[in-house]
Amino acid sequence: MANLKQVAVLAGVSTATVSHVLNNTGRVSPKLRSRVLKVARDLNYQPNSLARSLVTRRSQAVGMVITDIMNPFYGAVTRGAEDVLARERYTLLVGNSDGNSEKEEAYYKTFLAKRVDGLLLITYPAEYPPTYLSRHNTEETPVVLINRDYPGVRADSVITDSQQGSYWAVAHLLERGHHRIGIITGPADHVSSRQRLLGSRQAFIEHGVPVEEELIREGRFDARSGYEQAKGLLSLHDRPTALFAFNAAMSMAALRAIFDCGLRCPEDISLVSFDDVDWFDFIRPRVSAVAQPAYELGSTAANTLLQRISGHLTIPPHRTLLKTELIVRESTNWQPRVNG
Amino acid sequence: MANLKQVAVLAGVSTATVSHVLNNTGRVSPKLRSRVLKVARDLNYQPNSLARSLVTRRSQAVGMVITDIMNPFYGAVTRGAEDVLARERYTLLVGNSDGNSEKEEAYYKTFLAKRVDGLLLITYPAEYPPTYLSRHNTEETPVVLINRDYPGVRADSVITDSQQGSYWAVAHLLERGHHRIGIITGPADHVSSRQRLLGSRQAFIEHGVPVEEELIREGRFDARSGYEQAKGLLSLHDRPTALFAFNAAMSMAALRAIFDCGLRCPEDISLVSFDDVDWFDFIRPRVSAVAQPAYELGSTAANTLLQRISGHLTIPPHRTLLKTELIVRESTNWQPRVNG
DNA sequence: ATGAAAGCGCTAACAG
DNA sequence: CTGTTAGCGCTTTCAT
Repeated sequence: MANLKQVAVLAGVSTATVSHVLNNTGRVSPKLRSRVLKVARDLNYQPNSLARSLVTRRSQAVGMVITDIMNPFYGAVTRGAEDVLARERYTLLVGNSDGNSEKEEAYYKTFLAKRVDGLLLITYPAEYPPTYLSRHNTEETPVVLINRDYPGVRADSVITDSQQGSYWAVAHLLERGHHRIGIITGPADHVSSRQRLLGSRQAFIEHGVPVEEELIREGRFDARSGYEQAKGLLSLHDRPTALFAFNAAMSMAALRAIFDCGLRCPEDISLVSFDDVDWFDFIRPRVSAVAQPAYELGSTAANTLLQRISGHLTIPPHRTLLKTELIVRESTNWQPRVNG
Repeated sequence: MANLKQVAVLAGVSTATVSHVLNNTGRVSPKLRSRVLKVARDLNYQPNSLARSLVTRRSQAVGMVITDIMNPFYGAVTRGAEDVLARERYTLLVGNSDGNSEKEEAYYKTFLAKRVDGLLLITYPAEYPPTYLSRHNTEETPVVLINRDYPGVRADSVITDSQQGSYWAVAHLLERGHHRIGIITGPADHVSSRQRLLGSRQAFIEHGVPVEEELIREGRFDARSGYEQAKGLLSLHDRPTALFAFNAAMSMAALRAIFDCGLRCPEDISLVSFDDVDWFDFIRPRVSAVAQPAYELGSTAANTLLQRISGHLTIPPHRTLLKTELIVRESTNWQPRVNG
């Protein structure tokens, strides 16, 4: 691949001149300018950004690690980030950690080694921050956390208000007359899962309805666990009249479990999902869901990062909380008054 | 951020020595070795891969551009590629073109500028190759095309046998007694869409059933167009008894259209989808689908690329065809014999 | 307006 | 076994 020097000799100028015309910096006579440009085109010259970054100490790239590339939710977050970054001529490099802390750290290291200008991180959702993060120097390369927030880590964060979303979901059910509500949570050490449970409990409390612990089941955010826990709940002697599952995959599985038990939705059992997906609007019944502002999560995070990179943001790290939206469709109905 | 030279002076050795211990190359005495390692750790030294790649001329990274990061299908392809690449210590950088040829070319350029060792491309699905590709020097940085293949472009390709998949889907319907089969295709200039139509036609021909052109409708691979075309088909005076849509989103929409017309599936209308998604197994009815080997598409492509990169593969570019699988679930049933 | 030259952080001969 | 040295391709003072 041709390099700048070759362009320079062929154009009969110095490398400095070539560099200037290529970067539109410095004043170069139109004559030389066009000559250089022509040679560059003829040689199909492509600048080597490694060399450039080495000297400028900026890569015009930001690294992002997501936990599941097969999940449209993270896809939307990525799109949000990508769109704002592209506008500022930054390249977004995405790494998929697959919810595995080693892969996550590997990407973190790779990105740092490539000297990205900033990092967008969706870390392994444990209670404590990953060790590499605690060690990380935010001043040097800024980090913004998405849907995560760790006290002690000096990074900005933008997170969706899971607690409020769950509150609304449960409140919605409660207000429609349900009080035996089965809840399928995520893993207990998962921060968002805990937030969602908190919000749910709060709704019960504020509505003066006792929460029945036996109706709270821990899932693993996958279809299988969702199915099993839903089955367990539905086979209870005094079964719940509504189900609230903490993500889309488990909600989908719960719906299947409802059908498989010979029950109808929403006539016999209501269902609401935390997390909305396109096709919830296309199935029967259309399922009610708490929608996270996925795209905004990404775009807001990217904007914050850009500001940190440019140094325009000098205030201490802060957290941006984004609101969820409860979309009531067909899977939740009024709890019919029981006879006697 | 600390650099190699600083490690060298602090450890009281030359940069060459540090380089050797860090890369486990060359023979360094255990004594110096541990001294260097200690200093590196103390300084939290992170090698600068830009500098390294500049001299070694290899980046240990491959760039991949996908057309839709919100689509789980591409997610699976990416996972496949990532897994084999990671095994060989390559980093996969993914760029999302959003089905936009300009973004696609921008990523192509960025990846080249970053001197990736190879490229995995899912290009804009037009009939002709993008111009940057025709100009590209495959010897210099190898390319493997995924689900694309352009005569004239010297690149390996791995594609799913769409034609065979569609053939089976239609044959399945035909064998269950359907002969009025509505087909919702993708855009006519989309290569895979054309392949799928070809396979469908072939099935009709081989089964001696005339294909009725009015039952072939062009969709745009999105839910909206799928819904509209399905509605159109279902409101036909002599309506089809089965529908075959060329991707998951349109199939989902078609199912909704069936319901909205007051029809039942599969009792009144059968449905098969090209492309399978997780939740097809969770809805009512579970929908029959042609599954593409998404993960294998990615892993095979990555393997081929790796061989090209290492120079082990010296034969001319070749195409690998991957088989699809027809998964018969509940949405397709036997066409009841009509009275009279 | 243009060029010479230093150097970004690292690797790889080549010496010793 | 260890160090010296010459770049990799580019930007950027500083002269001219």
